[in-house]
Amino acid sequence: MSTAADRELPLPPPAGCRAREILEIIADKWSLYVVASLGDGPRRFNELKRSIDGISQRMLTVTLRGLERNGILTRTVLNVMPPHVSYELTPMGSTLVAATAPLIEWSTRNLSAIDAARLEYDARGARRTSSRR
Amino acid sequence: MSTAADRELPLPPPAGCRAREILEIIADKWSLYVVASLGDGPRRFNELKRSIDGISQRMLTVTLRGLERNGILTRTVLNVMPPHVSYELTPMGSTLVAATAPLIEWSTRNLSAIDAARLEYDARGARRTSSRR
DNA sequence: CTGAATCCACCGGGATACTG
DNA sequence: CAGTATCCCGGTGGATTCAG
Repeated sequence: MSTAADRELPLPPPAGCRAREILEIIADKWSLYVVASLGDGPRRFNELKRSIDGISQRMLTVTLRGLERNGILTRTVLNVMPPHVSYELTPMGSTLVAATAPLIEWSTRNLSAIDAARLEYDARGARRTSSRR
Repeated sequence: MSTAADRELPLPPPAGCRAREILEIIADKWSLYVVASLGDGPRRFNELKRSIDGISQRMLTVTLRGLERNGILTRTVLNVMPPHVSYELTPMGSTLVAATAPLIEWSTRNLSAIDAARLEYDARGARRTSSRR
């Protein structure tokens, strides 16, 4: 029966639980690029598309809609011919960019270390892990 | 037709944009939880499983392997019966936790604003965007 | 120019069962 | 206790086409 499992944790999803939910705002494949690109200033649809290598029209649209819905950016339609649409970070969007900065910096600073770790891990065939007795 | 010949584009992103690649380390569904949980200290497999609500054995294993491969944590096997396996953050893993802190804080600070933005967006049926002429 | 719509391939990830 | 092995479903996202 209850061996030593009295360590029940009644709050597995801690206060930071919704942090995941928020992470999902930028954890998809393209949001980070879009947000980063808008960090330089307002952009139009095709400007964004050109600035983000490999993104499809569909995914750019989907990504922009999601970010707009979450209040990260605004969409402004210029009623002219041909139509222009300008995307711009909201104040909250700007603070998000700032909040991601440490992570970006961490990544650039640890790129080589991560590559090395991967090489080593793959080299040893994942067979060998440190063991003690 | 002849789709077999078009084997290309492993990763076309620009030079400095490996940030995405790094984000993928924690952008999956569970890594953040695992890393956060280990931030409190070393944990064993089932301890982690219990502390992370809803995670399956499979996904915990997969997530741990990925983080280990990337040098974020170490896996230590205690050769005893029954077997014990301890997971612990590497120094690099600890710095990662620190780098994610601003994002976590941002999320908690903007939760309500995001909810409000979503409600408003959904309320207006996404029909109305600001337009100028 | 800026999208919406459709079709579809891929794989992340859940449930379950088995192993050392 | 700490995994591995299968099966399988749904979401993500690419390519393409149509529309305002």
